[in-house]
Order: sequence, then structure tokens, then C-alpha cells
Amino acid sequence: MTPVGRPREFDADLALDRALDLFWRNGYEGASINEIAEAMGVSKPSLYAAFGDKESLYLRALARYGERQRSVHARVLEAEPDARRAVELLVLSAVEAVADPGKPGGCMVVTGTTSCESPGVPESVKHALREALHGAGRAIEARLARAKREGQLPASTDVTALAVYFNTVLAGLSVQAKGQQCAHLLRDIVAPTMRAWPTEVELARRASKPRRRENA
Amino acid sequence: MTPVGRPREFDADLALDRALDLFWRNGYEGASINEIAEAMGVSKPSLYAAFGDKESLYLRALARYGERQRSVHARVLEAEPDARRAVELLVLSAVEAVADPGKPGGCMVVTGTTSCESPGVPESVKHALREALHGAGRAIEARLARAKREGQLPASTDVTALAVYFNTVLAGLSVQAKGQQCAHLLRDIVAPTMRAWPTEVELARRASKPRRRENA
DNA sequence: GTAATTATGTACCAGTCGGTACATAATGCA
DNA sequence: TGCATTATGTACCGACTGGTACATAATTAC
Repeated sequence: MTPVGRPREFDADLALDRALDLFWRNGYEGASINEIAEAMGVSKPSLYAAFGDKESLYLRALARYGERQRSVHARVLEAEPDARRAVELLVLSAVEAVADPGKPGGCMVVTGTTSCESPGVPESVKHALREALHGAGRAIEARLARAKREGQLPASTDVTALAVYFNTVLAGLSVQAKGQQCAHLLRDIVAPTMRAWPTEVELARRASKPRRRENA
Repeated sequence: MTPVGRPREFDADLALDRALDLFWRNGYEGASINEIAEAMGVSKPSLYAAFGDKESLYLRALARYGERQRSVHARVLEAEPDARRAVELLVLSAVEAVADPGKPGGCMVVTGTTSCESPGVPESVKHALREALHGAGRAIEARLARAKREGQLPASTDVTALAVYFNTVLAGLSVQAKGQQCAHLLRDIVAPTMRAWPTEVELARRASKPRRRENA
């Protein structure tokens, strides 16, 4: 079932990736339609015909970014049976990702969030960015909740607070990467970051009755 | 010695604060000269006569922001003799600051850093922002180094890494505030954040010979 | 007084912004 | 062969961008 009408001469999927790259680098207002169209290798009317206005294009790009990000996070978080090790890998992979010279520095959601206060940014975009930022936290929280069920975290653990904490460190990493902080310095913060994980000492001190450790 | 010529009819100091507010909120490119002039209560030519071009104005606003920020940080960091408590107060004060509804959400340096990749941002601005971001880390590092000298941190402590870590959490806090994360959730990350502080357990485990604690 | 100096508002500059009207080209279907 | 449908490039729209020319107003110095 080939579609009727003149076929488009560009790969819409590839073009969206070019737009994603620019939005990632410069945020919603910082990326102009003109340069996006040029990067896509497409004239402006073709861009509008294929993706609608700037708002729709950004939301599509953000959605794609989110899918990929969620997939990476899920793989890292679910691969390791030990939750502490899983989160540590998440942070470490984030360090490597934001410092990757082949990609725009930092995280698209962080870049977008910190530069979306202007009234020129549609409310839908602000909402999607907030949702994406909090969504990352919720993914971590789910993993921590599972760890708690499995006895890898004390029953008294506030998994919400701990998830927000890790999410905050990830956001901070993105800022540091944009600020051109050396990659090796960023790698060195993984260890301090993970010390937030409730230790056996605290586990013993906090729990009223000692908890038998089932894993590892 | 009153200056010759027609006196200016606006308070340049106050006007700079209005510009600071907008740059803080929207970053370098996100804040337009037109709206800044309007917020200043000044016509555009008067603005240019008093402050030069946009680049100069931003650098002056950023310098003022930096001075105030440094002053607050220094007061918090130096007031407490106990370094751990001092850093905890720093993080706590940052939470309250970025969540202050009376001020633009988040930190001006973070907002600026995450939205300065575009070629439209002068190199001097990018440089000043990097410097400001790293400067905050260096202030923390200095306090940690002092703590190490005073025996409040094990001699094996990597104060640079620890300072970058705390600075990263502060940057992340700013992002979370921009993302409208509830203030009470941000307050709850202070405790996990401070667990990165080398504990007595680690102090004992790491030091080859036990270190006598001199303070507290 | 007059000259020099500085500030002010209007009105404008070229360039870019997001977005589109319109004529033309390329396809499937009849 | 038309005809409907869709894509394409040119050329444009009004609004806004950072920045300024210029005439005028207000002050000090002489």
C-alpha cells in the first residue's frame, strides 16, 4: 500500500534525529527553525508539512529522546540484581553519557528545563519537560522500592527522597558537563554519591529488629 | 564633584538589578534587550549609554550575582566551626534559596551554563559562566581542605572530588527547582547528600593508624 | 550669557524569528 | 491520458532581535 501523491525526498526519521540534536544542544528557543531545517537537509515548508509547527517538532524530538533514555535506564537498572550496584551503574553510565564528546553535552531534559521559563515556550513543552524530569526520578524510585521489598534496603528507607536525591545528582552531572567539567572529575563523584545508600551500620541502627540479608 | 552634563534620571544600581532578574530567569539569549529596558524603566539608548552592549550588561549582572552568592556562601561556610555542619547548612540554604518563590527559580549560573551553547552567546559570557560554576566548587573545596587540616576529615579524603560532588548536588537542586519539584521533597535530599561525608567507620577503615579527633 | 557635556526619546537599521501562499513537480488511480 | 493528492522551492509575511542616528533637553564650566 504505497501512499498516493508525490513521495517525500528525505528520511523523516533521520531528519527528526537532526532536529533532536539541535534541540538537545540549544533548548526550545535556542534552536531556530531555519537552522533545524538546514540541518535536516529540508526546506522549511517541507519541515512544516511533515512535522507541523515548532512546538510539535520539539515534542516529537523530546518524546524520542525520552524513549531512548528510558530504555537505557531500564536496561541498566534491571540488569543488575543488586540494587546498589544497579544505581551505581546508572550514575556511572550517566557520567559517560553526558561527557560523550560525540553527543551534545548534558541531558536534553535538563537543558530544556533550565531554559523554558520564557513566555515564548509553549505550556505543553514546559509540561512535557517537567514530566520527563520527574519521570526519571520515578523510574529510580520504582527500582528502590523493589530493592526495599527484596530486603536490599531497610524498611525505614524513604525511597522517594532517595530517588529524588539520585535524580538530583544526575541533573547536576548534566550541568557540570555543560560547564565543561573534566570527565575524570565527574567520575570521581560516583563514590561520594553512592555513600548516600543506607549502610549496614545505619541499617542496624535504624531497624528495631535486625534484618536478615537475603541477597549477596 | 558633581559630574558634568545632564544627570541620568534613573537609578543605575536598581536598574542593573532588574536586568539581573531577567537574565537570571531566562539566560543570556532568552532575555531580550527590549524587555530588559522596559523592566529597567529606561529607554534602549539610555541603557546602551549606561551599560554598553548586551554582553557587557550580562557580565555586570553576572558579576553582581556572583558577589552576592559568594558572600552568602562564605558566611554559611565560615560561620560554623564544624565543617560537616557548615556544608549541610550550605546545602540547606541552597534548597531554601532555589525554592524561594520571591526570586527566579534556580541559580543564574546554572541557567546560564545550560543555555549558552549557541554560537549567539559571546565567548566571554561562556567563560564567565564556567568560571562562576567552578568557582563555587573551589569555595567548597577550600572549606573541605581546612576541615582536613583541622582533622575533621580523614587525611586520605579527596577534597577535590568531594567538593565537585557537593557542587554537583547544588547544580542539580537548581534544575529540580526549575522543574518545579516540591520544596519539601528537595529538603529531604539534604540527609542523603550529607551521607557522602566520610563517616567514622570509613575514617577508621581507611586510615592506616587511628586518628585522634580533636574537634567536637 | 554661551559652550561643552551628557542623558533622553523617537524613529529607524539590517537581520532573524516562526510561519505560510503559491506555483510547480512527482506520484497513484482512473 | 487526465485527475486527485502530496512534496518541493521561492519568495514572502508581520513581529521581533540587538543596536544606533539624530534631534532635543538638562546640567556644569566658563
